[in-house]
Amino acid sequence: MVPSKTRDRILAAAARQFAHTGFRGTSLHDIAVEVGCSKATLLYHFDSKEAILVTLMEPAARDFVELDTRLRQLDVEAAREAAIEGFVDLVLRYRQEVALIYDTARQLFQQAPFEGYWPLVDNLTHVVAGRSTDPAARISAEVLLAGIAAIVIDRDEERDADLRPILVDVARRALLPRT
Amino acid sequence: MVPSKTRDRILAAAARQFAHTGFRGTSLHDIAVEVGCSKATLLYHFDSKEAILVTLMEPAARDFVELDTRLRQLDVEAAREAAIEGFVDLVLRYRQEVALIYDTARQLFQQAPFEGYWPLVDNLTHVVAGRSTDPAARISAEVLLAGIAAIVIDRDEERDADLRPILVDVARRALLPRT
DNA sequence: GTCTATAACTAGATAGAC
DNA sequence: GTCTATCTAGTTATAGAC
Repeated sequence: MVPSKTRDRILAAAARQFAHTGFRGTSLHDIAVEVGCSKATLLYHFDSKEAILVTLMEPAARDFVELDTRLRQLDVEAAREAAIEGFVDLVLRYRQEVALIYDTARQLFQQAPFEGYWPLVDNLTHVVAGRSTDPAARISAEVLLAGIAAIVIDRDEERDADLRPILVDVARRALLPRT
Repeated sequence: MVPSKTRDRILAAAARQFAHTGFRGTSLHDIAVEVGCSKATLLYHFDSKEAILVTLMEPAARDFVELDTRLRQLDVEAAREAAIEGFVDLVLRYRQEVALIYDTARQLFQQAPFEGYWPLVDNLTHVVAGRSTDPAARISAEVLLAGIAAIVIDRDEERDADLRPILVDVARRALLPRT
């Protein structure tokens, strides 16, 4: 762990490119070009491409462990509040690292032959936000749509009939004005 | 567009593997092995790897366009209701196709050297669900966390101070029992 | 610490026999 | 329609000079 200027520039370039293009989609060549060195230099500072990934994830991982430790010492409602705010703070602080985990959607969908579908995604989000011009309504709609899509994939063994009412419900609760 | 048994089996294998391992993470070799044919046979039925992707996305794309057309003819509240239910139905019907777009999280995070963090993710979700045993509470929490993470990445130009209160708010609205 | 050169491998795609 | 063999280009990683 000897501090090194080149080492830090490698980490910064890798974090940016992994977040933007994904781990698999980024080559050592790409990183070397941004840093302005050779691929061999990358592999002098790090044992492998994966070692770069692990190193740049370390600070985020440390903070995540710390949040987890804190939550385990609180009771139900205090923990829920701390978890909501702690999670939001965490993903805001480590955007690139989180992007590395949740990438792809933009990658694949924003380029040929699928770029033509963005207006439809945009309109769907607009409609779910109640065609409101309030940024908060728009962002809430984005959160719900992205979250629903992510969870349907994650729970790929779950029956549609079980998931459907729960998903429709959480969207309604989050989006509709309280009565 | 000549119907072909081999062609259909290629599409099914590709859909399954693209959803599971991602487009970049799946090779023509992998698909050929599952189908039980050679790479050359894949490329007899489709012009390229990308052509396979485009073809298997077609039905989902058609239904998405249809939903969009329907939404444009409804007024604000009817459209919002139709959008919520229509989107849920769409992602449930085309899980593999949606997984192809929203992959990665599992891929990277569920294997070395990061598999050790799943208990933390699990606990965070459990806490956000108010430590409830109700599946609906759990799923709602998953939707919110995944959605928040996705949107923070998407809106990478937005200032933290602008996003934070909106994200905390939508999570609270969706998760806390109504008063 | 950084480089050039290259090894060792894998990818998508093509040629041509059957 | 399917195959084997091959091409070309890109990948991570290593060797050894400076």
